[in-house]
Amino acid sequence: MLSFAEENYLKAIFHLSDSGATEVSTNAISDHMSTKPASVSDMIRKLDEKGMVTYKKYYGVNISKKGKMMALQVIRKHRLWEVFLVDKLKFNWDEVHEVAEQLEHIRSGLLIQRLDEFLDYPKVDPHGDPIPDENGDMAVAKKTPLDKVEVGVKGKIVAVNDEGSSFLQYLDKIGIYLGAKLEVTERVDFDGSMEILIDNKQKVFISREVSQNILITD
Amino acid sequence: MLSFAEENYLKAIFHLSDSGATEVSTNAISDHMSTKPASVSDMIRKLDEKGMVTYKKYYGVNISKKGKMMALQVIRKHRLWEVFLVDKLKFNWDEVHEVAEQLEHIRSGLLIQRLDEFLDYPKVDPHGDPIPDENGDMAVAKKTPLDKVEVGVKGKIVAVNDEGSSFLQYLDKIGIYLGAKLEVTERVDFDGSMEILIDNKQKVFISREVSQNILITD
DNA sequence: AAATATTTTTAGATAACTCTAAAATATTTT
DNA sequence: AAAATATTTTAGAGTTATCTAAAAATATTT
Repeated sequence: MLSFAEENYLKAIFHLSDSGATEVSTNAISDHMSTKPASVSDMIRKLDEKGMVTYKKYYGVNISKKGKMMALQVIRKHRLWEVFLVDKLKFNWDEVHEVAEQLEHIRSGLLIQRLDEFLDYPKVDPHGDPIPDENGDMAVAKKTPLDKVEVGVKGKIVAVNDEGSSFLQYLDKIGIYLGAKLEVTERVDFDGSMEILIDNKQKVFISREVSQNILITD
Repeated sequence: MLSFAEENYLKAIFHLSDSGATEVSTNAISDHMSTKPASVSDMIRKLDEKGMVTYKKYYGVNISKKGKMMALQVIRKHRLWEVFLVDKLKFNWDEVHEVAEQLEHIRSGLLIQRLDEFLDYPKVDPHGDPIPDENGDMAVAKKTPLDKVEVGVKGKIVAVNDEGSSFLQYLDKIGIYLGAKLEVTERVDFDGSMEILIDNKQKVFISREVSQNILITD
């Protein structure tokens, strides 16, 4: 059985391999988790011994099939709890992350099965991210980071890279929410900032840091 | 902030002081928690430093006001989650404990406030135990001598009048203990004796002398 | 290719929680 | 009251997860 810490490392490695190369570096993990590289080295040696990753010194880690499945189970729990918090307990979408980080480690097969049923088998969480099923399968929607699209492109916000509640609060404040329709009306090439029109009503100006973390579909 | 382990010790100490003397012994705690007495000594020294208990070496611990409040908050969470599991997720009453033991440690004021609201402010958990409010207050169930109740009444043994050890030894021998669930299955009016079912398992006959000294709550 | 910089690992420490074994203290029995 | 027994604490050690500082390996620059 995996400890909370091991589950968190595995989740981080999974996310990092998902959005980049298959090899994940020690520093990338330590950045993502706010731990020191030395701690990461220790942990990935242990995860390798448990067959969750394959680790070659100085070359980084690859998540194994087994490790991926474990990570997906944790992600499944995280996202189902987020749905519960928003749909049933009326949390705002920017208030759920911290609590879901705790709830995702509760161990009970029956609990998560019944929760899924209680929530009527949701397919996406409140940020628009897909919820893996018991086998780790999930609908993969093609999501484009907003900073990659041209002027004139129209789309719908389907997800945000979860950057913590201050980011989500900022989005909320400027009128950006999940499912909002948008159009890119201006783009400043040299700094990547852009102006977007939300729901054909409201224009907002956002930096590249923000647009990189907003994902749309066309 | 208290660790999970500290919360669990405090809960145990609270329960033990509730159902007995104010002084709680090291061995009683280690029994209740399935840890070794040596570990208990360590932990209660720490809880004393944090002002959660007062501890005198070789004499046992007394829970402080602060410690009692902390314990009651954990108990509140535990019992609210039990209600959630039974009422919303259709768990059986005997399946909830282990999961609630995990859920009770989730830290979020908002979560527990909203959960309480979602469950419509329940006053008791699925085992009939009262749920403390945010201030630690809970309805103290009235204690009824067993000889005063009718056939069919179900309850929980919360106390005994006669503290003599031979009486307690007798109760122990016939399978009666503090916290046992019971149901009165038969009553002989002329001599006041009765048959009771303990924990839905075991039937015992007791005289009026005995039933007068057993206190239950419904 | 050598020098420099960066990344990663190792070594040694610390903190929390647990254990076993031995010592100290309290209780019970004779 | 002394001896025997039981309880509790202390001492020392192991595990997990973290850290800092130093060493080793890899990557980059000149």
